[in-house]
Amino acid sequence: MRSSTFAQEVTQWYAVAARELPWRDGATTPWGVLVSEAMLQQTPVARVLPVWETWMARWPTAAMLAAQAPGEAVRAWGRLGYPRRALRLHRSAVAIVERHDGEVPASIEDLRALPGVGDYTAAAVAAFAFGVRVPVLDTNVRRVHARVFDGEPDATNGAPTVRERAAALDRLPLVDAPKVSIAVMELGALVCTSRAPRCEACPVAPRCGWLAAGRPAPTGARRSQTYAGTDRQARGRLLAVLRDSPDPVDRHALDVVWADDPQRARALDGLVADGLVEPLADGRYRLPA
DNA sequence: TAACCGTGGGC
DNA sequence: TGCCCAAGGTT
Repeated sequence: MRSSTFAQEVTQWYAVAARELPWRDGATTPWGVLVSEAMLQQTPVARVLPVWETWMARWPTAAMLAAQAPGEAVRAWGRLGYPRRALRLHRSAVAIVERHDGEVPASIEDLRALPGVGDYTAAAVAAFAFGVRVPVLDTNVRRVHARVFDGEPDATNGAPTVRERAAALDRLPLVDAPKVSIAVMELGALVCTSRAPRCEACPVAPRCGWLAAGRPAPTGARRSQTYAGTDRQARGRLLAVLRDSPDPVDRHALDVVWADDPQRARALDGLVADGLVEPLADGRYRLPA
């Protein structure tokens, strides 16, 4: 019989091992938490940090961002990647002003209705900004649970199942649940990593099913992620030209950054369709006004 | 459901 | 060096 629980052990570890991140500072507003979660989607903390600081200094409230052109959000997003997130965050700011009086909503349902806010982000904002007891199932938390409790190398592919969600909820204490979620997330980010986990530094190693099983390797095929020469890379190149120019640019400025004509045209059309680029009547292009 | 959507750092 | 992957969301 153990004298402490999984949640307690991870929380105690967190107290001494956690990184100091500005959006975890108790003074951060719900808006600041939402901005951090949007930026952290598929993007490492180290790259988010400076952009988040700049962003929050410029737009400390949703209303201030909503008053700007969406292109300004795309420009400030810089090289974080997946720039549609910047557009969606701007649209969320507009929705927050229009539907919620400028205040980030606290309910999962209202959060989930914001553009760019899925199950994870809604749960994260509800938990970290408002203290709601809800499972926060990001890739880190799912991996930790899969290893410790199921003895598996990683969580299953695809969205969390109902039973996975229920199990995660069961493992949350009745008080201070968000603290446990952030601690487990941090454990997954710093110790129980996807590659080269540091089990010797893990506070729950003695109870870990995966470690007990001899750390079996994942079996399934991983996703391929070739990037060079893809439409994605082309889109990135084109958008970078617009981001870096204070004024609209002509076709030639875009032509020179991507040689393949049909692919460049396809990428540009896609950017326009996504609302990331605006064609002007004079044949030039700019970020959306 | 699986494909698509950026970018850069670590091993 | 190339591959892996990092607090996902949308269609």
